[in-house]
Amino acid sequence: MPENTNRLDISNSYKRKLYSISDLSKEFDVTTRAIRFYEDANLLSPLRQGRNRYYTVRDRTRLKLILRGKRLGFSLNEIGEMFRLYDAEPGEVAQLNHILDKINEKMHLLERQLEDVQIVMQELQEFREQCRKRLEQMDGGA
Amino acid sequence: MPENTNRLDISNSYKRKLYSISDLSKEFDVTTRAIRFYEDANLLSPLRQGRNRYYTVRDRTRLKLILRGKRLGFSLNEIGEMFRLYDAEPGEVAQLNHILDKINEKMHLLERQLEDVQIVMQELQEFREQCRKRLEQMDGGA
DNA sequence: ATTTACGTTTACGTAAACGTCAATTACTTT
DNA sequence: AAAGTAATTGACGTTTACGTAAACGTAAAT
Repeated sequence: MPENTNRLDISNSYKRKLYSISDLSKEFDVTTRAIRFYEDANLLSPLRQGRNRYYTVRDRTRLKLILRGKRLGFSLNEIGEMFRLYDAEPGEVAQLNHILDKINEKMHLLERQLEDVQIVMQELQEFREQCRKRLEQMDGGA
Repeated sequence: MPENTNRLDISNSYKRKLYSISDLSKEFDVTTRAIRFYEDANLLSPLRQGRNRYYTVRDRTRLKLILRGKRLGFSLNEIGEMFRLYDAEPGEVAQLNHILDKINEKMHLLERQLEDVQIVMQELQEFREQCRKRLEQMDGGA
């Protein structure tokens, strides 16, 4: 009768899809070491079958968010803070207002970053134009 | 006859305006230690009167660029690379094309970053909306 | 049975970007 | 002259975000 005694049938549990650490490693081009490190930082919490880690769809999404956060220059700590905002069960009004404050704070940062990106992109475009004109001149001169 | 023997008259040399390290430190809210560190990294090269540093308008601009680069998550090395692009005397066509390649590379990075910023901002806006609705409900329920 | 592949833990190493002293030097203010 | 203020040069410390190697477990492939 006990056909699968006390053993998680990984392939069918939870939300159907589970990923190994190397699956994610390959998909997102990040080392397994980094992925484990994110777990140490409480950013991921994969399932365990024995000692092995199995990542849910949620973990995968989180990893994607982590990497996006990193591309934006956020520290793992800041990323963790944002996760906690999302995960918080906002029981009280005060708590909800706190979260709203935090959200606004992050959005101000992002607005500044948006400006910065646009400024630098414009500068680069102008510089690129100069280079191209320069090239044309040299073509003409030779 | 030698009224100012072998001494730079700092206040009138170069492009008229010179800044002390603490001037810049205060203006941009960055420590003097950091500013000196940027010099060690060859990102700044202030004038010297004896041991003291005096920063030109160009240095000030560079510092501004450094800080902007940092806000965008660029490393000091990457920032230095961009400076070298700007400063390079492009003698040859090959050199110019190389610079153009580098510019395009940076712009691709920034385009991706632009996407990332917009995605996260949209997510935050949605999250903010959820929070606000939640708040209204709680108001109504109480 | 033994490679091979993939995974694990533990632990020390490292590069980047400064922080934080400590010990001067130099000018200026009292 | 003494004290204060702002600058300097070391030099070691710290945090973050992993890299890297060692030593081992497990399961599939040969």
